[in-house]
Amino acid sequence: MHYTELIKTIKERREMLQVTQETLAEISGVGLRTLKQFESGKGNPTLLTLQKIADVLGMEVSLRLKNLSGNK
Amino acid sequence: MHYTELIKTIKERREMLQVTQETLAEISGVGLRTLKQFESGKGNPTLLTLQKIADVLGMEVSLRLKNLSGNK
DNA sequence: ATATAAAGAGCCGTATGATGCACTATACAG
DNA sequence: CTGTATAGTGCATCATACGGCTCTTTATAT
Repeated sequence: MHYTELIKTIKERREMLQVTQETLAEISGVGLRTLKQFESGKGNPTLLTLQKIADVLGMEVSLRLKNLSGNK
Repeated sequence: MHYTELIKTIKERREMLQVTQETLAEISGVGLRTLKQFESGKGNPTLLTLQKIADVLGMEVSLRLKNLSGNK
């Protein structure tokens, strides 16, 4: 997943759960400023930050093999 | 995946491909020092760093739903 | 028009990630 | 033992992520 896709996934998931940035920031332990920056495509979050956000959204960061054959 | 699992995955993948840290650092564009720190479990890499490493190993960073039911 | 809620962005101090260099540790070959 | 390859670490510098505070923007409601 490219960076923009990751952001989109997080954002859509948050909105699907009807959680505001403010609430998500609180329950994830990530600063509101940091979350706002991330969702607006700015910056380069650390793995820890991404994990904290993903976690409370019921998601997790993972590594998977790229499908080299029928990928694109 | 927890942090240690991510590291383990990267490390095993690199060794499976018989690539040294030095080579991986060169082809991924990540500093050797940074890669060493990451694989030895130190620090908290940025998403960009993780993506660069995963990419040249034929892997990608992704977000997936946690299996809440039969997970643990 | 005013009020409220949510998101985005500027300013800015602090913490720390990224990196190079030099050194150490380990394993293995000779 | 020496030499080589690979991995890990201490130190120092620079860039930047984190986060609080404040202001703006946009949408919606009264």
